[in-house]
Amino acid sequence: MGLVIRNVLGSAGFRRATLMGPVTLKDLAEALGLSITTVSRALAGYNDVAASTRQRVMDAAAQMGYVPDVTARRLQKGRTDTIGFVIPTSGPRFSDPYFSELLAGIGNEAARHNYDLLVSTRTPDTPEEEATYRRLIEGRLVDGLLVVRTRVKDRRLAYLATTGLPFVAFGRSDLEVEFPCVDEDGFRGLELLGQHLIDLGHRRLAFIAAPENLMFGVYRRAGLEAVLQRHELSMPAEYVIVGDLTQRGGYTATNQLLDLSPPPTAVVACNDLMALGAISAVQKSGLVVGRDISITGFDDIPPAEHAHPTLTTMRQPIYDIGRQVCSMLIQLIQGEVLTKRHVLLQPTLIVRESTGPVQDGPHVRPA
Amino acid sequence: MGLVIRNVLGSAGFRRATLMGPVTLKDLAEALGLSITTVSRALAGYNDVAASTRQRVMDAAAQMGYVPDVTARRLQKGRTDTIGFVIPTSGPRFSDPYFSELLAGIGNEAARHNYDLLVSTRTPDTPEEEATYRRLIEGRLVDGLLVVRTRVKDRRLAYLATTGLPFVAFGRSDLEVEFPCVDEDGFRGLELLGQHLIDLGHRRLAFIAAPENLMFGVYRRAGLEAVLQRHELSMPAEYVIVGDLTQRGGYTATNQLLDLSPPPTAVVACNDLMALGAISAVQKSGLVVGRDISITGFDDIPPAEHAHPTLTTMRQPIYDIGRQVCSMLIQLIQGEVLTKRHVLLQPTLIVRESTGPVQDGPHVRPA
DNA sequence: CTTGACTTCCAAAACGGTTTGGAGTATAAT
DNA sequence: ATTATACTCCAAACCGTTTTGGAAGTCAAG
Repeated sequence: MGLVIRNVLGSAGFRRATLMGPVTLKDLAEALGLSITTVSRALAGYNDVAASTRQRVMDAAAQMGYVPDVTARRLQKGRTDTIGFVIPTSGPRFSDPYFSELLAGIGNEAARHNYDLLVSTRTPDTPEEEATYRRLIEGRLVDGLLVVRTRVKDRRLAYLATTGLPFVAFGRSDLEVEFPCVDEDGFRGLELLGQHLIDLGHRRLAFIAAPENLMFGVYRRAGLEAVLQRHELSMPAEYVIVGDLTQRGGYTATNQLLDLSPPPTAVVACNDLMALGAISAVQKSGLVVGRDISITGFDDIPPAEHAHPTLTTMRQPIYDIGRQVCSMLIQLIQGEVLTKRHVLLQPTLIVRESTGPVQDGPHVRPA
Repeated sequence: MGLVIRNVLGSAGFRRATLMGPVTLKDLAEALGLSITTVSRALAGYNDVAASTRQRVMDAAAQMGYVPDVTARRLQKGRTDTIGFVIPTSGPRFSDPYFSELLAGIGNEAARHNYDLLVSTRTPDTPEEEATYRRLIEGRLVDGLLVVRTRVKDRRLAYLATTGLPFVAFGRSDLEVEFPCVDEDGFRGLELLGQHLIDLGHRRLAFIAAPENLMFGVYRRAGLEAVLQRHELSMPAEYVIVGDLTQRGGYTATNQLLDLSPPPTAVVACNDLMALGAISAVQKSGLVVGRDISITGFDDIPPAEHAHPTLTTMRQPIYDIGRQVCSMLIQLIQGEVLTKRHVLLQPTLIVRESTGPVQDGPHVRPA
């Protein structure tokens, strides 16, 4: 980190960034007896400046510690080399590992292409969120936007579509707008999970759903219902509880489910966090997860494999999705044509300890 | 989100942001027959423009959808109204809930003051990390920086101190530089945890340390050793294992500890994530956490109270620390004098199920 | 000696705002 | 009628770059 404060004094006649403020092209030009144009072009590597001059310029720039002013460059170039990302989050106790990983994927990919990342955290569907999007776009703060966790009749997408600004979404939409997106096949994922449980003999499946305005929740629920129907099973209304995607939410929802009679033999949670909460609730009640009752999640966040018991879930490569979404956006921004505008990833079933054969079900028929 | 695409055509003679690009002050001025100066000053609310004119200008601005170009404004004003934040993260499987919460706190506070947040994710102590800091600062991309998870002989802090740019750190430093910071009293925290375990009769405490270059790890370890020494206890070298702060790291470290003879009766993990991993390891070995062996963490991240058993830990208001650190930085940027440049927060002991009286210890003496 | 082709450099015009320092006009005070 | 005082408005400079469209100078070919 350049701890050596090299050249505080500089060579005679050469100023460095100090109290006088940062060194500008003008300073360099004056020190060298050249024009601003030439200095600029020398540093940019144009071939209409003599090799010897270029060398002089580069030496002086290093000497004086010249670093171009990014803002000025942006104004002139008409682009910001910045990507916007508004994280949907409500309240203080926000801690979905899901977003940490997504952010890491996005951030690293952005850095790889020399893009900056402008991040905001906003509560979904609030005036503040809307204002943030408007500001990022209309204030020309970003060259493109990443939209995550798409919603039913998503106003963000509808708005973005009218602006013409490049954007890529993580998640599909029910709107009549076409846009590039990456999504996991949640329908298929819950078919697989449901089938897995049915194979284990489960017939009374309960579902802890996502808030109903989230697209991914719609797909996942539909997938579960499809596979149940295929086996001529169905979930009574009281077996379906809408959760808030947090661990606490899964915990309280599961408590409700356990109070039913008969209680379900398997609880399908819409995401891992709620599944982890469900595990706690079951254990608190004295039952053994994986034997007395089976639990499944979705996402395969890191805690899933360290839970006790470990969690059966669908793996979704969140980090890579972050990278991919970001990569697609940058391609769009740079005017390239995407080879695939709509990517649907297949999640894979990870069977662990939280699911097991049904114990007391009427139709025990091991897989 | 203004779904109504109002005025695509606009009123006669008024252009809106469309294919022609965004509306500028110049466009407004021409449409109104005024000078750019007057339009600018009208919108800025100066009192040297007639009320009627101001109204005309504001109407037209709304009509034509004028939004100022933030970049241009920044260049002129010489500030970016942006805060930088480099998140230390290594690799794909990064998911510390700690950072999600911190980010939420920072982001919300920044938004409250109309600051943008420029976020990068970089592996600590790498050339990339250094380059990122240099770029943010020397490229004048941010008005101030937030530094988190301070390190021993932290090069970031040493560098920042030479730049004169406002910054606030979450964590103290061993360097001879003074800077504003917020930190939790990790020393005191581990004294309390250690005392709690000693009170429960534990004598063989093991410690899963943080990487040795992290300042918070130094304080926490020293705190534990201090309380042990006060009771004329000590930890043999094999009872101290350096972990990587992840759940997996806590898991493997605990496996090593359990293989020792005699094994420890209590495992003190440097953070919650490792403590959760420790719980898994103990359970995997067939022992019961809280009875056969006690485990403690630090941070009180949300999963801590949903683990099974729930985790005894030190609570640290991470979200609020994020807010506070951000708030202090903004005060600094705006030239205000901080009432308190060094904030040391007292964490509180949260006793839950993962700790209990020692079973087979030689000196059983319940609290 | 011209002419054309290169090479090397630069003045000036963007980019889209804000700010400075008047200028012009009406109104009020002398 | 003259001077002072507001009140409105604006041209031009500025922020720090990049880019455009030459302008000199050199050199070899004709």
